[in-house]
Amino acid sequence: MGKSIKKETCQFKLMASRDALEVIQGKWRIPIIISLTDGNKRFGEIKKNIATISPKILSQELKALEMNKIISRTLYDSMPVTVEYALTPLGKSLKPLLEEVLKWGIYFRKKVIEK
Amino acid sequence: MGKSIKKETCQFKLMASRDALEVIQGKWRIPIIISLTDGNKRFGEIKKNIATISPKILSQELKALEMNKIISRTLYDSMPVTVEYALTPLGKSLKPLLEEVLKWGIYFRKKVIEK
DNA sequence: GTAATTAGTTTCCTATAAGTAACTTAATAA
DNA sequence: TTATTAAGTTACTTATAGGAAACTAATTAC
Repeated sequence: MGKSIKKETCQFKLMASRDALEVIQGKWRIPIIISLTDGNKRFGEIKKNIATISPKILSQELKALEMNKIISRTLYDSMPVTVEYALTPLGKSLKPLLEEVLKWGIYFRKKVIEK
Repeated sequence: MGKSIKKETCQFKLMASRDALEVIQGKWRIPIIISLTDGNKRFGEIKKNIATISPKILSQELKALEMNKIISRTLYDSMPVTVEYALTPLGKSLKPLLEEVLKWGIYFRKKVIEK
């Protein structure tokens, strides 16, 4: 097989995982996605939900997620403009990953408190 | 129930996920853990495996992972000292999460190429 | 004209992450 | 004596992330 990369190799795993990490990495992306898993939300609602995020960062991260087709942005021309963010099918496909993050977070905290 | 946080709430999910993210976040931690999932390794072996990581960063990230009890460090007093890194049980408990990262990375790449 | 609301943007600044290159320590072999 | 190997460390620098505060645009109500 020469230098071809098989699915089982450590190198293959490292490369594929890096592809995922580039999209979901950073302090805010997973929290934003989790917030939208809870239901479609407007800019202000996400901001209120995550509380410590600044509008600048929220705006910037929403753009990045939109570019990667993880979320969609819909503008409604209501009286003050309203914008709704929602997970795309690709964004929804992150659900099992998010659930593992959540599960491990709970497990880790339990283990840390045990000591 | 007042202000208590139930396991189902979005706020609870955000907090527990943040606990997990603090431990595994950054450019290098998940790659290092994946490398060790492949088997115990010495400093130089991890470095060779990940290739683009510098010894400074590798040393620093290994220390952080050790402090969080994700990996263990064993020193052997062989002729040039040898150090073996291994996943702890807590580190091994990350396996389902890592598998989801890998799976999603493969899926994402497939979707990106499709277009 | 003034205030309120939504969804941001802009400027400026600090903090953290990451990278490069050279160096260190200890032991042993040529 | 000099080189080699393993596992780092040190000093310096650059890049990226993140944060605070004030501002903007459009619309409507008072």
